[in-house]
Order: sequence, then structure tokens, then C-alpha cells
Amino acid sequence: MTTKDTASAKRGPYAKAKEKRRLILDSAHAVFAAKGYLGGSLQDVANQAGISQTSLLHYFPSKSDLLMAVLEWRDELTKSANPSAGEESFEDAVIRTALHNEKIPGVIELYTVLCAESITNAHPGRDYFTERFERLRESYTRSFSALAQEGKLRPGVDSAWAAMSLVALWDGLQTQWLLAPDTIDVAKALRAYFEVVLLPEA
Amino acid sequence: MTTKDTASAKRGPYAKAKEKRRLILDSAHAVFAAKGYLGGSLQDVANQAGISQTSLLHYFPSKSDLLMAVLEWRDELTKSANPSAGEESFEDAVIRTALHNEKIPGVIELYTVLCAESITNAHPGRDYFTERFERLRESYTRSFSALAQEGKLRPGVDSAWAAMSLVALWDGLQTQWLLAPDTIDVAKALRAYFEVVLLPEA
DNA sequence: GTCTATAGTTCGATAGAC
DNA sequence: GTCTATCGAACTATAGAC
Repeated sequence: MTTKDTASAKRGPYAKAKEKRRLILDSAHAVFAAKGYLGGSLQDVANQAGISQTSLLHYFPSKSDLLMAVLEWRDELTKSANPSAGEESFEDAVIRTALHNEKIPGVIELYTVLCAESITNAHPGRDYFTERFERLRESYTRSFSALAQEGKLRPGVDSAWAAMSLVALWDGLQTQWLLAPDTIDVAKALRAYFEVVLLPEA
Repeated sequence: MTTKDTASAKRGPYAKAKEKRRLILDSAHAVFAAKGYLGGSLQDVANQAGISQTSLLHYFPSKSDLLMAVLEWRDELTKSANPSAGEESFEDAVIRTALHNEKIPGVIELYTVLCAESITNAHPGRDYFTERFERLRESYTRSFSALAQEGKLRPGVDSAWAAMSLVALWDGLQTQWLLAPDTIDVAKALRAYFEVVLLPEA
């Protein structure tokens, strides 16, 4: 800790600014989740945060700066309070994360809308999502390769394909879930995917 | 045919209006695919069509009316010149459609962006996509059920799950393909899905 | 660091001449 | 059916008082 864990420290100027930044990020997260980046305005975010629109621009110089900060903030949101158990399997970690994210209001809406928006011309979030998918595919490919070496992957199933498909399936299920939450069970469907792609434990 | 299939018929007032409507729909298709519904303006569409913005509103009374017409026009686009062979299998029809759509410029961009946008507040395309997913899931479930009755579905695989997952996988793959077209092969990945979910022909 | 005021665009949509 | 002109509103961003 570089700051003292006391009330006086929290009332300091730095802590105050940090809290306000977070308040703005929470507001922007909600607005972009509900209206998208293109559909949401800085005025919407400012209203949600209870500040003026110009005050908002004091903390984030432009709308695209705000977007990038929201995307990073979302990463922290989905990682916090989502601790992986030490001996947890890859499959269980994926299911747990799916269930975890479903409970955070707006997280899946934000991800789905901004991801699709990012393919439009000159969208500031494009690089973020391009790199995110690359990273995710590589990470999951390693996980499936490890499962393959343990003899748990169904013969004939390619690790890179399984990884790419898991990412695609997960995203697609979330989209359908957003439009029909009572019909789609994302976690259950992902479990079924692992049952088809992996060998039975027996 | 209610109109004569002659040059004079094509030059009639009705034909002219129809051609212009289609020109506008093509322009709107391109603009919405590149910028989304929220990001694209009526002026953009009018410029693309070479007419004034007010002239555009003469054919489509509002922006949301234009969107709905574009969505219907996209359905026609993806169906035309995509004839199903009489004895074609379900799997082959899916792969063929995937390859077909990939060749129509902007079709996948439009679908991906508008679909995700449709989950935002009060988006005019929301009902369209909700119903589209319901219809697709039902249709594919019937196809997988038929395969199951022929003994071609891998035991333990549920038809409704396979249908929902196929739709989700397909959509998710298209999103990844849009961001990394050289890395993602949608048709190949879909083929691999069928190989895992269906039993080998042998 | 917060605000009001506003610049400077652009938006969707309307009115009305031709 | 096409256009010019324009309305009223919303937008991002800046200037400057306090």
C-alpha cells in the first residue's frame, strides 16, 4: 500500500478524483450497455453520474477516451469477485465465469453491443476487440491442448478449432440470451458443448 | 405475372419507383453495414444513392421504416441465387449458405452490427431479430431431429441444443471473421461442428 | 474542479415551391 | 417526385467565470 488505510487518506484529493472517475465509469458502463457507444451521449452519462457534461470531459478528454476506459473497467469488473479455485478444471472455470458475468448488470449487454459496433468504420473500440479475440483464442487453444495431452479431448477434435468455437458459441449464446433470457441457458449450453467435445470422465 | 415482361413495362412509372426504392435500399444496406443504424445518417444514405435527403424520406417516411425495409431486403438478398439442390443434406445447405453470404458485400457486417444494436433500448429492429432467432432455432431443431431419427445424430446430443448452438456458433464465427478474416474460416469451422455433432457416415 | 454559456455541427423530419 | 430551405433538437467539444 502506498496510501494510508485511514479515513483521512480516503478524503484526500487523489482518492476523491479516483472515486469520481469510477462513478463516471459506472455511469458510462450503464449508458453504453443500454444504448451502445454510438447511441449513448455524453449528456446521458453526465446525467447518470449527476454531474455536468463539461465536468465529465474534465476527467475524460473525449468520448472515445471514455469508451476505452470503460472497456478496461469492464475487464476489471468481470475479473473481480471471480476467483478461480486452485484445482478447478478449465471447463468449470468457463461455466463459472459465464454464471458470474450473467449476474453483473449490463456487462453482457455492453460487451455484445460494443463488440459488434467495433466492426463499423473507424470505431475506437476495434483494436480492443480484435486483440481480445486473438488473446482469447490463444489462451483457450492452450487449455484444449493441455486437455488433449491428458487424453481428455475427443479424438479428431482440433484444439484451435475447439477454442475458436468456444469463443464463438459463448458470444452467440449471449446474444440469443439477451433477446430471449427465458429460453436460453448459456451455462447449460456451454456444459453441453464440453460434453460433446471432451471425452466422458469414466 | 401482372405486368408485361417487356421493355415498355419496365419503363412505366411503377417500375421506375420500384427501381429507385431498390437503389435506396442498396445504399442504405451499404451505409448501415459500414456504420450501423445508429451511426449511419439519412444524409449518408441519400449521398450514396445520389438523391437528396428529403427525396429519400419521400420513399421511406422515417429512418426506422428504412431500417425495416433494409432488413427485409437483406432476407431477399441472401435467399436469391442461393438455390438448394433437391437432394442436398442439411449440413451441406448450411455450409453453402455460409459461403454464399460471405460473397455478398456487407451482408454479414449488416447482420452482425444490427443484430447487436437491436438489443439496445427501443431499437426498431429488436422484434425482427427476436423472431428471427426463434424461427431459426425451431427450423434447425426440426432438421437435427430428422437427422436423429435417421440415426445420424451422435447419441446424447439434444436436437434443440444442437440447433441453438449452431445458430450461436455461426453468428460468433462471423463476428470473429469480420475482425480477422485471414484467421477465421467460417465454413470450415461449421463443417468441423457437424463432424463432432453428427456420426461419421461409415 | 465545477459550472454556465455557447460555438459549431449534424441530426431527423417538415413545409412548400416547382 | 424532386428539390431548397429550414426548423428544432441533439450532439461533441471549447472558453472562461468562479
